[in-house]
Amino acid sequence: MNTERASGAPTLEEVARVAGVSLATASRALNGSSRKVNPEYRERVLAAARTLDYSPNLAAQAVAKGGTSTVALVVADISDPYFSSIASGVMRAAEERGLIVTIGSTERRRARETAMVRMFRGQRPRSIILVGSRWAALGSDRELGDELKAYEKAGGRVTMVSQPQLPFRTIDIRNREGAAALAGQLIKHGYRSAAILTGPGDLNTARERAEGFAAAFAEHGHPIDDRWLVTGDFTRDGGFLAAAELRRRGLGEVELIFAVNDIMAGGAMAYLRSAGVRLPEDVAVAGFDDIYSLRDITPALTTVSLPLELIGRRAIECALDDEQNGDTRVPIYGVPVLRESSPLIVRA
Amino acid sequence: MNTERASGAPTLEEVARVAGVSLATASRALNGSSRKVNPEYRERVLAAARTLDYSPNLAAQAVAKGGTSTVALVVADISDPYFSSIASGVMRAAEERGLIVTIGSTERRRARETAMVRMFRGQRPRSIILVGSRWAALGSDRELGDELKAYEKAGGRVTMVSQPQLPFRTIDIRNREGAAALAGQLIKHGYRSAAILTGPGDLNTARERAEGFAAAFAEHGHPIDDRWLVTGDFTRDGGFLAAAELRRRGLGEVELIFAVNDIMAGGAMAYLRSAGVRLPEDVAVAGFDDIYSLRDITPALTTVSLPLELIGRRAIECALDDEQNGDTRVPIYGVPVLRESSPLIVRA
DNA sequence: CTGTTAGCGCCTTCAG
DNA sequence: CTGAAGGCGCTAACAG
Repeated sequence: MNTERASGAPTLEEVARVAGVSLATASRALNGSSRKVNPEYRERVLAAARTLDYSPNLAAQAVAKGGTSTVALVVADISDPYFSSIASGVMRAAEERGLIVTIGSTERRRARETAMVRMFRGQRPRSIILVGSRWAALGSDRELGDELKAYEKAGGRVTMVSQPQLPFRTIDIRNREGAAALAGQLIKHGYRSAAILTGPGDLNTARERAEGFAAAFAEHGHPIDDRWLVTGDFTRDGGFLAAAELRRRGLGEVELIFAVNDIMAGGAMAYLRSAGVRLPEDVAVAGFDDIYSLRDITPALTTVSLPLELIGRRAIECALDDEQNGDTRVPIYGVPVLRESSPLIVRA
Repeated sequence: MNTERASGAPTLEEVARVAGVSLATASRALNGSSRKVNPEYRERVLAAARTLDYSPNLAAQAVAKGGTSTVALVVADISDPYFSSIASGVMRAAEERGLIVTIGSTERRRARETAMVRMFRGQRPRSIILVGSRWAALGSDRELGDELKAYEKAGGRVTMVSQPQLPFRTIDIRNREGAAALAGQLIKHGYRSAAILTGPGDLNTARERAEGFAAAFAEHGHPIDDRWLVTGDFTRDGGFLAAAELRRRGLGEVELIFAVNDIMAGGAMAYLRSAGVRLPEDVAVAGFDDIYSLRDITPALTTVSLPLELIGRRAIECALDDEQNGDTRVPIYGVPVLRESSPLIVRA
């Protein structure tokens, strides 16, 4: 007759007992789809649940019904505003659907990505969403792809936000087009010579943006010499150092510096300023992403605006709502936004 | 003799069958603590698991052993760098211990906080970590407290990062002391009159910072008139608008503007600049938090530096490692960092 | 509608 | 060291 439990949460069975009904009835009253249970009983069950502070064991439910309402999200670095904004979108959309989101951050290390997927697979999430640039090296995605395929074979849905290199639904951020569009605008504003601060060569996002930008300049008759192409980390400090290297190479003729993301642009601006370069008088600067918390740097940064939150929403929509085949591509186009960091050039 | 499954992941039983051993043996080989199983069998099981792409069902494990290795994290807004930095610390520390982190964002709405805890309770996480300012209104924490108490009674561990208002372990960010220390430094630098841009009056973090700052100025003989105390949202736009309001009140005599967080300070600076106010020549500015992505705004922002990532680590350490009673307080002190936005004042 | 009875996938005594 | 059996908390047919 001992109703107490040394520890551990109260179970449905206890609730049923206290309410004086069967386990099944309690279950139906608490979760089972809509009104199919006597109002009186229902009330008694609810009351019992309340006094016992009952909370349904989601894990048990998952086992019983053979499925969860969880979504796993894998990002490269949650403290980076780019990823946290996307994560925000994912979480909002998920919550609207009553889904729980579990997040993992790979710290930008390739191996962790696969390991993380493996671990998350055990959760049997409805969907695994992977956001972050792919790497160029052929076959480097092999392991990850296998893991993901296994997950899909078991009924899971994979969604990626990156380059469509793997055979899964992917939110395809058109970096090349965005960078080209930005370059086009800049050229219209009078720019003829530009330098590019790019990320690690095997990081596709960095490469695509750099190439798209360079191609557009070349097409308009202003090819960018390799000398003006500097590589650095995809981070703030990477931008800082790359700017330093660029200056070392001499940036006398450079009218504009395009950093492949806003954070790098910010770092570059910090370096330039510290080196006595006036912005934007001596040289213009542009970035990519349109990160919200960088909106107030001075001069206001010209960039390619990406609907980060929306991308997050799309990711879960894409993963859940459709009957799309596993190879859907949802393109996302960025919009160039010219601000004070790249003033109109008036030539004599 | 059908080994296929229409869908759904392979189970331990299938692995066992393929390996030609019992369920128990397979279980032990795959998870059971250390070597207690014949190497040959173990190999066979591992091989079977591999060819089947087996992934242990965490939910089932949780039900069977009556516990999970999950940690739930509730933040006010994951896209805010303040929270995402703390989240980053939590996740790093969690991963080191093989824990899975599930995150929820309340969108800064009080009611969602309680709802979220209720939902997370069902996951039976080892710990629930709540990060975000408490509200002042007496009894407003009642519901949340009840929910949390119920969770604790069932064996869970609650950790808060906020004001120690509730009877749970809490990482106590000493806002008052931090703001006072900043004020002290500023006074040493020659500042005598300051204005404060604060957040909603019932948001304790905002209130504590404003009060700590004001108190320090008053103690040094430079009380801050209510006229120089402007309230706004705890966001970038809040800072922008508050700065506008402040200017409307006339900021002729104000030497320094203290915004209760960096984001607001950034917004304020944007407004001031747009209004033709020179920074820091016409007025100095200071913030609080030392947000990384704001490090490159101009002029470099004076602020109180908080070890955000570390706070995240502490939170999970505090929640997991100790035998502390449920009422531990871990104080965290911020360090004032004076930068270009608040130059030394030399008086005639 | 309600209660009874099987499982869900896995762990864990408990004999062998 | 191995296998059989019971149980974790809950849901889902199935009969009443």
